[in-house]
Amino acid sequence: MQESPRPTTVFRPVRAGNAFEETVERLLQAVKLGLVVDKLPPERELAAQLGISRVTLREAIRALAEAGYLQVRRGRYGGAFVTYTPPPPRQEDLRRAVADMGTGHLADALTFRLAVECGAAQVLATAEPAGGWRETLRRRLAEVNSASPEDYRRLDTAFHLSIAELTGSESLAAACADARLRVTDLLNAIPVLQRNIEHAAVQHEAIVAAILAGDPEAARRAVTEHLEGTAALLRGFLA
Amino acid sequence: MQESPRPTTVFRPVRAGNAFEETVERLLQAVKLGLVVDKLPPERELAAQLGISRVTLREAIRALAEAGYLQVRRGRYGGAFVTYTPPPPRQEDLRRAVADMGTGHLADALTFRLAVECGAAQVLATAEPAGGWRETLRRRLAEVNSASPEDYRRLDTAFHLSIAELTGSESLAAACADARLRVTDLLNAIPVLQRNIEHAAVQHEAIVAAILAGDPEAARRAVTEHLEGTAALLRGFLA
DNA sequence: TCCTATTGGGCTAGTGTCAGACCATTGATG
DNA sequence: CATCAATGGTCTGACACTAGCCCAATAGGA
Repeated sequence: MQESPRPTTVFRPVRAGNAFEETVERLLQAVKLGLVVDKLPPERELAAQLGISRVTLREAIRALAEAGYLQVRRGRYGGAFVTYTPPPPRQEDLRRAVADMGTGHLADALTFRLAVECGAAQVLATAEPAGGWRETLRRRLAEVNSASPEDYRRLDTAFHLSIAELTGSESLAAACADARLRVTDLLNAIPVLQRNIEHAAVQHEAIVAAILAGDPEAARRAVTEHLEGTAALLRGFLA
Repeated sequence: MQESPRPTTVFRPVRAGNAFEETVERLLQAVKLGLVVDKLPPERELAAQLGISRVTLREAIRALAEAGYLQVRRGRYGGAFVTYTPPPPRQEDLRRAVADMGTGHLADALTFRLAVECGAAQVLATAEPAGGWRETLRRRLAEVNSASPEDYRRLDTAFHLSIAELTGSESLAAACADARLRVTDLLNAIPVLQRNIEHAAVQHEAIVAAILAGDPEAARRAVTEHLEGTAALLRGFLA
């Protein structure tokens, strides 16, 4: 914090792991969040976008293929095809996921998510209506609301991320994607109940309404309520 | 965003640069934000905290020493001593800093900062009063208010970062530190006027009052107002 | 049926990074 | 004045990562 007790924030680790590990993490993010549904971009192109060498990317892809997330096919119209489907929710998975991340990190993840998603909603609520983002937001909302059960998580994720992306701030979008990923395994482990979906739908409507109305206060409140609900649900399944 | 237009957020670069560059950036953060005032921790210890090898750390330190930010002394009680003092504000620097980062990144930085700092304030406003964070917050506020002109920026930074750190979320603290760093050069380039200090003091009081009152709405509003003021000040000097 | 564009598969040489050991310097202390 | 503990300075061998190149497979079209 200050001089004597060493500043922990600025002296935190520079890199989260080696390039291979970070790449695996990122691809897993894309796959698990449902941001890539058919196949990954060609290796050369993807490696360039990720700022890593093709060798490292290929190692990561191979790891994910062995883990069953991808299936690689050669030749023209080939590529790394997504074979992942979210596993059926089991309490067992939830406990294991929580144990894996540690309670401290769980609290960190939930807090971080609350902060950045509220921030994003607030920012978007005060944004100029230019660029057609209002239509995009409405469309995403409609998509979640009409989602089939197996697509629900994916479209819910897309909806939440859209709010951050539509602010136009890449950093903010990245932060939200990060925050979401950290709780994905947990969310996937709890069942998608019709009652919860309906409840969430109401809250999603409230969020969009507040943003479109240009009311940052209401947007903040709506997002907080929604995320607190999710967090409570999680805690409930853990208790 | 979805399938056809490639998802840009998840496929952003895995690493911001090589270990050397990232380390320089981090140390510069510590120095410029005034989080380290006397000297850096011993190389071995710091390298371990940053998760890099001593060789890489030493290269970064040497670069900063050559750039005039540090002075390295050998022997017992030696170390890398901070020799940096914020440069006197010049409009020239401001324009150059803005040109260096590009207008898109400037907007991104300001948006990101607004989002994460509002989020942090909101979170802290709803936190349990345990752990004595309320006293720390009050102390930081008092320190800014009684700061000498040359210490003002440093203590202002410390105050803002405290809000995030006191939430207990490391990720959130890191995000705020990051956001702050991205605008530091800009802030350092504009003069510290007595009128602005007084204005900021009132807003700081409002922020702390709202947080201590447990009112997330008011906290959000106060932080927004404060940061928008800063942003407007920046734009004013750029016009 | 063959060609060709597109894509994954694999190799090599060069550079970045690491862990650990050992050396050099310095200021306090007995 | 000698010693010693803490600190920066340097070296080495190993591994990670990169850029660039060429090969192999595949599906569509001439």
